[in-house]
Amino acid sequence: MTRPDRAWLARDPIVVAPLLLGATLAHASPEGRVAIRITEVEAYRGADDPGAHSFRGRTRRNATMFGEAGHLYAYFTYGMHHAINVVAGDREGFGILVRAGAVVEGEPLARARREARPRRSPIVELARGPGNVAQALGATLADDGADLLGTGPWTLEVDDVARTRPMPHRTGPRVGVSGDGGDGRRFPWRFWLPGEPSVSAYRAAASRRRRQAT
DNA sequence: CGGTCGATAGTCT
DNA sequence: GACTATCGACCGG
Repeated sequence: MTRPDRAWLARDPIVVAPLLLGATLAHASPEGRVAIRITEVEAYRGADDPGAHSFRGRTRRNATMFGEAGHLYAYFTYGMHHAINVVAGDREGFGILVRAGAVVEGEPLARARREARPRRSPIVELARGPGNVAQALGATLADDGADLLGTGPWTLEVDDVARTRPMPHRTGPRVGVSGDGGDGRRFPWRFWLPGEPSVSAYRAAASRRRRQAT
């Protein structure tokens, strides 16, 4: 495992995203260190991608996506969840959402973070789904903009073979994204490792009808 | 299984 | 004021 250089990340996310499968993403904090082996990602392509936060241009929230590759874009959504992207791409506004991972270090801390939040069912997978990935790693808005390739608390390491050849993986439509082509077409920009229990189940975007009732 | 729904607040029009 | 790159519970088959 070695840390990638910035140029390696500064390419089309459709190419880089599958190469991040199997990579190790880690965060060290005063509480301790947690690392995950990435098992599921999604590519987002800015102005070319109606499903991307950055599709309509730069705003306060998505500013990090318009900066240098190799930084962390962290955001807060649905009033309760954080999620993290690796800024990666040859153009502004491009990035890769980290949707799931297997906790390979700091499992007790990751579990403690999950248990700090009220729940009514046993925890099976600690980093299944983007909200849970952020929580396991302890990512918040304070981590937005953090450099993954520097000397700070965040590190990214890629397997030497996987640097050029992605691990055997599957491809499909992104979760919770409805925009895409607008013609019903869905971009197959979700990538995952088959047989991994941490990979989240596919869900279509929430329908609008639901909210109109009553 | 699959479909549906509530929680809950930041973001953007 | 509507929507959201979600999660987990619940309900029907």
